[in-house]
Amino acid sequence: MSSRLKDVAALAGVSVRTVSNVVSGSGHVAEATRQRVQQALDELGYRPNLAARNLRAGRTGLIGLVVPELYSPYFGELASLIVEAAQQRSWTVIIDQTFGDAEAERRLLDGTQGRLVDGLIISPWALGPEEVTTHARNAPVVLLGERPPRGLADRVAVDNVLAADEATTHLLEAGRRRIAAIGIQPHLRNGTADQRLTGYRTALRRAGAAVDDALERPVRELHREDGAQAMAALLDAPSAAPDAVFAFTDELALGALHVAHERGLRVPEDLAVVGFDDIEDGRYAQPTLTTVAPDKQQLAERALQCLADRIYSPDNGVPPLDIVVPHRLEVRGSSAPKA
Amino acid sequence: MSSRLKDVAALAGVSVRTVSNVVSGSGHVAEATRQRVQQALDELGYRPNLAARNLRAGRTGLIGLVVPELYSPYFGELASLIVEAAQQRSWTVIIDQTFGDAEAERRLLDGTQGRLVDGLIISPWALGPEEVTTHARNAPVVLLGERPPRGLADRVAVDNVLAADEATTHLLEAGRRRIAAIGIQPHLRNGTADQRLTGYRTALRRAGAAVDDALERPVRELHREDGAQAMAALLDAPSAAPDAVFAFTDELALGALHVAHERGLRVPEDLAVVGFDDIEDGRYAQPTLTTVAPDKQQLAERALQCLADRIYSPDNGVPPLDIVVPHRLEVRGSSAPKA
DNA sequence: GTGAAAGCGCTAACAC
DNA sequence: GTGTTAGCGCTTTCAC
Repeated sequence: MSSRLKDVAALAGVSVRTVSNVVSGSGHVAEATRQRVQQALDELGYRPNLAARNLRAGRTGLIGLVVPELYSPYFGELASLIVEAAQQRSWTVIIDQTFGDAEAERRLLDGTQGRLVDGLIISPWALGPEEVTTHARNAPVVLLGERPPRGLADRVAVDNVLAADEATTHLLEAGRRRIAAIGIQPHLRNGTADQRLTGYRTALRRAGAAVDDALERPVRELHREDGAQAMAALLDAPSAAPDAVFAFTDELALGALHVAHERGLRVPEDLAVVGFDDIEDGRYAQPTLTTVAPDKQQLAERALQCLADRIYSPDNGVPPLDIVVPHRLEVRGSSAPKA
Repeated sequence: MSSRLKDVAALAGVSVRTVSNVVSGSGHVAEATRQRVQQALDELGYRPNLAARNLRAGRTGLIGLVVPELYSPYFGELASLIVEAAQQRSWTVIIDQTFGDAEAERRLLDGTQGRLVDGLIISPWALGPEEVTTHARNAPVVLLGERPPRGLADRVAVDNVLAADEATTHLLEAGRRRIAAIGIQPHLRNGTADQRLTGYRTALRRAGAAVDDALERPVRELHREDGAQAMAALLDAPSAAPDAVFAFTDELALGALHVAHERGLRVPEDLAVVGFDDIEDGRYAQPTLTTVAPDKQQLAERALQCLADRIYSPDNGVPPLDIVVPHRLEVRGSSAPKA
């Protein structure tokens, strides 16, 4: 069916060694021989068997990208950037989804199913830093958006505490006083929501505003639907309604926006909204969504750079890196100052 | 560094054969031996080398998913479903992005870089069906959303002509007469836009409405920005403004919606909008977006089923399949009848 | 400049 | 029930 080096060699009347040289472009091959071999290669439509090459090389040129979900805009955009950056480095990306399942995260980290990838980029939800680094034994691992790890893995993320602080401060400066936070996730272990909550509270305290439990809302997941539910719950609560919302993801913010419209609230007049992630949808929402924009391009780029360093110099003794990627507050229509 | 079958065998005092049997669960192994081997496996943290296994097996358990872009909501959702469906079949997915580049599509199809995947699911933009099937030589290929191929590959898609016809008819029945079409793509070869245009015109003609060139707008890409530009162009044109828009993707529709708002048009009163794809954003847009909803779940499922059949029974002589996946018109706020 | 052959780690056919 | 070994297709050392 498919031809091997041996077949090409036979057809060209040379040894496999020579064919291999021609294919890889390495070694010295007489021009006449080269042409004859090339003709045989074309004639048979030779394609190298990568499994064989990988076995031989001890490397596969594959890296794993493990995300909770691929369908959400944030992870879709991130995955796209990572695949692109990987392609530039001649790596191919294998994608796995965990849906936040701890067992799945563990399994993919410790390579129970076998070693195939040269390295792993993982965005954990269910596993805390300790567990992540315990299980990461088989290949270099880079963490995306985790809490700083104590252990073995590099980590690339924005400064969530600072970013959340800035977002909240922006709302305070726009004259808002009852600022709700949507996106607390008691069941996740990766710490992102905790960090954003910390930043939010810090900003409130600094401004002398009260931290009100009733304004801090948990969500099950991070999608529009969850943001809508949380917003509805806020508006239905007996306490005074909020005049602003800081949502921990843009999707949550868009869900909140949706409910605000349904309830006849004007945004930003009655309710200001700030999100996090800077997904494309927010730029076209009605009104356009103010958001914390992580530099995703750099997130992807630095993650790959880390991985490359670990893969190509496995034992260079560099301690785990904790790389902070820049972000900026993208002020748009949803958070204009209170008239 | 990492241990091999041989190391485990040495530690357990058995042969590699026995260890292999224990690992794979096949063959008969005495319980006492099994336990001893298992202990050695755990002690060494043995992980099978998949490159070796793949070489031996002649299969990799990898399938390739080739999409133009991963960051757009439609392909993100689709990729997520395909990765999920693949996981259920114990396949792992390799993702490549072509950004609609013909050379990239060609290269990935014909496996120039080597054979690694057991099969390929591709959503081509730049390549027409002839070229696709010419280059698909190395592994079974399933086409997503292409024009019906004449050649070697299976194809899974919705009935684009019918769906576009229904969408347009829906607008006609809502009392609209000047219905614009946004999303023509003269530079793409996959035929999707052509089919939707055909359905759109068919519906207009059936209703006795005029087909007006000025209302058929080309776009460069299929994103919100392109929809916004096309909408702006429509509104700036000297001819009478449209009272409805059928956009060939939801992203285009959302861009059009955005511009409509900016220009002070009321949707749906002044302008009705219908999209295509049923991406999540549309359900939370303001107003919610009417759209043609392809059954993406089934799209993914059937594509994988096709691939499985071809991979496991390569020579069963079944001619290329052309599978039509159902869709439905999801009527929401953006296309309410003209008062 | 080219050929012969070892060996990457695994599975399974063949022995016993 | 377990050991021995050939061989998957490739790269590369060693020889000429």
